[in-house]
Amino acid sequence: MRDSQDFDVQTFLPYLLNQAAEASSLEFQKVYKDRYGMLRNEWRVLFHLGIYGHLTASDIGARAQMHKTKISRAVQRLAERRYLTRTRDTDDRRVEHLALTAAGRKVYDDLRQIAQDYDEALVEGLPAGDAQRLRALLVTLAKRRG
Amino acid sequence: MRDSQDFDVQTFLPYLLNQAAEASSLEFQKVYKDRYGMLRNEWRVLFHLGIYGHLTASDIGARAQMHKTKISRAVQRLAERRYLTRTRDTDDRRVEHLALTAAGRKVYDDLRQIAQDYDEALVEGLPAGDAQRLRALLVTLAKRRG
DNA sequence: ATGTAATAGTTGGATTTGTAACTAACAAGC
DNA sequence: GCTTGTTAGTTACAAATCCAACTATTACAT
Repeated sequence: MRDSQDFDVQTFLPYLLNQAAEASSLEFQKVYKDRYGMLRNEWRVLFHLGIYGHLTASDIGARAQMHKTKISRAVQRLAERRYLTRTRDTDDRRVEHLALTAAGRKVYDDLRQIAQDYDEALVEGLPAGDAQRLRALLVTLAKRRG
Repeated sequence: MRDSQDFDVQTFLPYLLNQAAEASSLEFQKVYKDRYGMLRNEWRVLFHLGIYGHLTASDIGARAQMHKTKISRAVQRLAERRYLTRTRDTDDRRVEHLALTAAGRKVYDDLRQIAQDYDEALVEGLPAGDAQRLRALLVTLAKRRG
């Protein structure tokens, strides 16, 4: 057995990633929560629609790696607030096309601006030039199917 | 307003960190969950005790950035399984000293071994030499109080 | 010593999430 | 046409989490 002294939970990647993710999410979470009463899954859906235009729930699930129940509930709440519209596909009536309303787009624009600024602020806290490398590594880790 | 084309949620650090954290936690979660019926907060407490010896709930909270209610409940469940003992401090009777039992240490040793192997496997999936840089960046991000 | 504040940890209730089962619609083979 | 399987999305119930209030104990000031 390897020497247990080699191991510190503080350097264990899944742990460290969670700590970093949680800490770096707090400030942004505060905005979408306090300002719009939104949950994490809701801003994710909102952003996907804001960026990619109209999508189905399945599209979002594939892109965001979100389970369909999360999406279903997020979509429900966003629809209640009139941030998005749901339109049945005429060819395949199981499918629903989602799109932001004007109100939804306003919220998205506001939050996107804040996210952009916040991302910049996070990057500024890192050694110069490391951000792109970091993003590439995170993408690699996120892709891993475990 | 900045060009909205500059922004993609897939590169937004809090989002990317969450994706990486979630993906990289899955495999390890499967082990502590399936093999020992443990929850995330429970292995965290277990590991802190395994690594740092006996601690109080507050110590763990400070080190792991965990809220005291999470710790309280994790400690309860670990105590029920006889993985740890709780001992009242004689000087300050609010304080409880936590320590692993022999059974708890066995579980910890098993999981620690798996965590070590898994961490190595994760690192092997990254470009050579990038792991230490990544850990340093994650520590920086985790320290950020936001 | 006594009132006030701080700290360690627990508990209760509402909110959120996870898991599995479900409905509805389409597809493909026979 | 029918059966079987697949896919889109929803719902129900259990489990986990969050937040605020709570008990118990200690600390500190007057």
